[in-house]
Amino acid sequence: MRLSQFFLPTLKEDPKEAQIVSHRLMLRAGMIQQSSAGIYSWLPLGHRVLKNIENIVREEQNRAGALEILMPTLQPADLWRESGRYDDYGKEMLRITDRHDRDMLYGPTNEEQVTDIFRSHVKSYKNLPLNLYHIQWKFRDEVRPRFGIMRGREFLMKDAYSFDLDYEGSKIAYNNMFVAYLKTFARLGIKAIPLRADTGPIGGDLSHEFIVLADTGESEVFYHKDLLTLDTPTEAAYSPDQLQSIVDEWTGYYAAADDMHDAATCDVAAGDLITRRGIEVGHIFHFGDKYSKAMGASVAGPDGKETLVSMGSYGIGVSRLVGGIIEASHDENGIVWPASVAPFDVGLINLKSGDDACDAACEDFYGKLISAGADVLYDETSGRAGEKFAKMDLIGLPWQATIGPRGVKAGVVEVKNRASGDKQELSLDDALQLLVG
RNA sequence: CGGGGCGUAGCACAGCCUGGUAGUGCGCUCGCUUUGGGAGCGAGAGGUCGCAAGUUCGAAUCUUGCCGCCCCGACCA
Repeated sequence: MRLSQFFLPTLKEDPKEAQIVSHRLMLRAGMIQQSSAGIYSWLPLGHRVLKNIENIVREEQNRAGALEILMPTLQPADLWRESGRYDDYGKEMLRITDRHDRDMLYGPTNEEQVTDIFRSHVKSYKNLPLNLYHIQWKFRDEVRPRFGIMRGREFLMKDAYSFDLDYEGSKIAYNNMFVAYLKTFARLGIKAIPLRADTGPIGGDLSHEFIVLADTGESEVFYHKDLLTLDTPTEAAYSPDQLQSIVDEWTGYYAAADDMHDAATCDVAAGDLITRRGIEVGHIFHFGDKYSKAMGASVAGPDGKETLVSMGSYGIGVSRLVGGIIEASHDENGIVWPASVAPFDVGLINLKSGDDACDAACEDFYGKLISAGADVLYDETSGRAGEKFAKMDLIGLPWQATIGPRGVKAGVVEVKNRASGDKQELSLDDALQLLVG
């Protein structure tokens, strides 16, 4: 992509409404534009990152055996009356009336909707286990939206729902998602740690939230220092026993958010207990038959008897992750994207646009990068070197390749790693090898 | 929902107290000079001063009402 053909409205100064770093950087890098409180448009650069994250989440859900569906944003109120949550959910739920005076709502979550789908079609234990997920926009009318995209009212969430015949089955489903989350966050380039969590209004008896460590996190977290040294599971699939042992390993160390932490009962030695702030980016629940009972979701068991299915739900805040990753990965010059979610792989800078030799060398190198499969943002504009470098640093692409007249003469390109700041001058071939090899 | 703050050009702000032709910096356009880490000079474009009433000869400025946004707290993926 040539910068001159891209839409990248960057800002040199911080918009005053943005107080935290991810919000500031997202606005400055031209990733988003606010529409109203807690509601944003995603501009091309931000949209690329959002979709990259979404795709990684999707791939790991698919690999874990969950099946993707897509449920609507608008739901009929009657479903929520069945579960009893239409009245319970309160003002956070955006209620809408259609032209026929039917009560509708913009979905804050989809337990009712998915349970309705399940009960309409699944009648036998032979169709279990089943895990359905979708990646869809949600709306929760927060009293106080803040922190840009991280605490918006409208947000993109992956939510999966598991259905099993009994508790033992749903425990496996829960562990399966737990492990899938560990893999997902590792691929996103972030260290997310699981915490025992309060089950809140969704209810249930087994719940963990996954939080990204960042100084600006909303809640304080306490954990054993060895938790961060655990290896992320890598196998494509695990047996139920293996899943259980991985979960046991990751939950074997103390880890709790401030609402669950009790200094009096915490038995971790002071030197081993780390206190930091964290951003919740995922939350998994086992809630048994709460919804299957209220909504009559049952199947015939092996013995022919009707059995209420045991359910769990598993959320990942996709749009929140964009902000969360920035909070965890930035420096004084801008964003530092993990390669897996970066909007482009390489930023190519033409230091002297208009110079025939320099233009030719850049065009040639650009073409080679593209044919090698790299996603490149090529700054071929006539801007000044300093501004070009500053802009590239701001948008945080993993690699920057720079070609100027001197480099053309010497037959080299300067390659900079955004994260480490290391620069090296390489021959075109070596640079290609490094960038796309 | 309690408390606080702010709405003036794309962005950051001054002007308001003490009413009198709407400004500065950055960004944008054009020209020239520049060009290896946020350039210089010159010339331009761009604003019903959040909205509405009121006071006044005259309102960005004073009064009242409304709307919007941000921050702290309580609440939450």
